[in-house]
Amino acid sequence: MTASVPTRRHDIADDLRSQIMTGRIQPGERLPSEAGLADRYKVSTATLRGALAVLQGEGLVEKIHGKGNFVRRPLRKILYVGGWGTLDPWTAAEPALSVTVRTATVRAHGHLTTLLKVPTGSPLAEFSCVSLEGESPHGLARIYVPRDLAPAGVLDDASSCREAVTRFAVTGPLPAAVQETVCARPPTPDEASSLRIGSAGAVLAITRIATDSAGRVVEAALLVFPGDRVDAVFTSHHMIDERQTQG
Amino acid sequence: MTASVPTRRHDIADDLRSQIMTGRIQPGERLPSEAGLADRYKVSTATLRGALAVLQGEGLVEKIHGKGNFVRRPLRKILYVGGWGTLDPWTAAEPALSVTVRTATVRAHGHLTTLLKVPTGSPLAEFSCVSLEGESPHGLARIYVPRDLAPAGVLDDASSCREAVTRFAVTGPLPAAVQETVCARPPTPDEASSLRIGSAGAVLAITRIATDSAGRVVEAALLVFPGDRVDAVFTSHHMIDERQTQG
DNA sequence: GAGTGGTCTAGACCACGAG
DNA sequence: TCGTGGTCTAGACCACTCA
Repeated sequence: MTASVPTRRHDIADDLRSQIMTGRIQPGERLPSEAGLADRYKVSTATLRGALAVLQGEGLVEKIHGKGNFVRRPLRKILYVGGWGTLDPWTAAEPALSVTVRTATVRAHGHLTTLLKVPTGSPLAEFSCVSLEGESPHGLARIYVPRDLAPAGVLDDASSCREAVTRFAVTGPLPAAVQETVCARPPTPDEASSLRIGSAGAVLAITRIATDSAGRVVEAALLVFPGDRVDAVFTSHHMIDERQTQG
Repeated sequence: MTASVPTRRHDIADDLRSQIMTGRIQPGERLPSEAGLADRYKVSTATLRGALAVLQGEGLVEKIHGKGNFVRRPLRKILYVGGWGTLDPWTAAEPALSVTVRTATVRAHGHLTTLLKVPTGSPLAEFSCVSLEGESPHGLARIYVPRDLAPAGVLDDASSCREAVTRFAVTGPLPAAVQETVCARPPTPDEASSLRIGSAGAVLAITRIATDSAGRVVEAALLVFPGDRVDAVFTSHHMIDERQTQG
């Protein structure tokens, strides 16, 4: 029931995967050329490329045009912790993390007006952020804050938000509620190149809406992570009394 | 910057996409056969299949082996609501939903022992579930419950769990806490065929662990949804007092 | 059995990267 | 220039669906 028909490309993918997993091919190492592998496995190049596509989707192999196929360094899974909206403490404390943040003021339009519940044209502070761990990017963020809800000083002095943004945490004052909508989808071409993943593979996209106790939206964040590097974890505690609401 | 080199398959994908978007090809309708399209566009079948793979990744086209390529009906986004672990009320109440549940008793092994915090070999009730909306599948679930924590009657009379499982809700008594870990990844070959999505595209996979007030794991669920049909939403409310925990 | 998609072959030619 | 991956061709054969 669980077993599928084994195909040649999956056989080859399995073989290469085990060689990678057991360390017979080291992280960072280049695989033999596609032509060479096709020859070794006695398949056409198209089939062999199918096998590599499987491994690429799993995040085990990175293809670089003109150079070769490389075993990716073992990816420490990064955790995005829901609720507070932050990366896990280990990752957030990582010294090798670097972030580039671009700050701008934009006018609300389209989807943003819905997310932030503001009229079209409202001024918003926008933070665009790429997070890198050494060479490899592991997250994109676009964070929007209504200007009239944030002390101007905070936004103008972007450094005070920088720390929060670095961790992908909610900016500004503590919100009363955070709603996070998660979806899995293929990356846009932009995202694929920014995150250096193939157009195969998937991204974990999180839309985060933070509201204060008055119900005003104090922040909207659009976060994009490579699916093979980041998990998101959400924990909820139930009061026993809440059981009544089930009826 | 944003534009890529146009390839033949993208040209064709763009053309077909516009025909779908403008309604010239209706939802549910079958596209001409791949051979026919390849002939019309003057490309090889492999190239044409590349074009269809793009559209399939976008969720516009559904391939059915032996029947053809079909334009998908505009997909009502389904919501998985975190915390309680359930589909949204609208979807859950949908009469067109049908579910097949298979019940079995298995012994804990490998990953399951970690998830459920039980020793290897412990008896578990397993519910395997495929959820369909009309013809198209929109969810897979494998739910495990330790047999010694559940009244035998409940499990033997599977119908009492059926309603919960249909909504992907947590089975059995109300747990004290639910932890849901979300990841985006390519489907396994099994999942791709069960959900009728290509091996391209992405799935939203949720691992849900429910624990009771004593910290015992009362349920582990492995849920898989097609990325283009399901979003997961998580809402957290913060007591202002919790601010202290930020330190 | 006819028609469909799924896998695969054995090439060709192009685009990129490095010497 | 050479070796690499990227795209594409024009087929072959198999597996599935349906009449």
